[in-house]
Amino acid sequence: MEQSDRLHMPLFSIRIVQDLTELTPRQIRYYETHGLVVPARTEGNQRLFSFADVDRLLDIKQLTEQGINMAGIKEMLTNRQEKERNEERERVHSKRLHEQVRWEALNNANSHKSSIIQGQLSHFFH
DNA sequence: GTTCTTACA
DNA sequence: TGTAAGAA
Repeated sequence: MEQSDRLHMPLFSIRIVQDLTELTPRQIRYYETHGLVVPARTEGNQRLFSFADVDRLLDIKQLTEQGINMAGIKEMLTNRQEKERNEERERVHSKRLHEQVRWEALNNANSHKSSIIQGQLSHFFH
């Protein structure tokens, strides 16, 4: 979404990334061909990695060391975007419920009927 | 001097 | 994944 972020600023040469991640340039390029990282390029076509790229490479390194292959890593990385979307949706939903509960509490202090249904209330007891 | 791509073991 | 060749 936002690109003007420090995390996404192209900064590091492949040599620096090698030092930062303990990965070989061969591995780093290999992961790029599989779309796991997409570093920017200089005018001379040299790769420039961002903090986000380095961070992702470190994640990939860990997953690889845990015996997970390309297919598995790809899946996790794409699922991560989906998971973050779902978490955001859940945050919004939960926030709306809380606001509704507060509203009901303020307006039904001496009333008999609440418009909150049990199915919604169950969200608070997960 | 460093990195890139492509190809081969 | 490592290494080599030839081009940026």
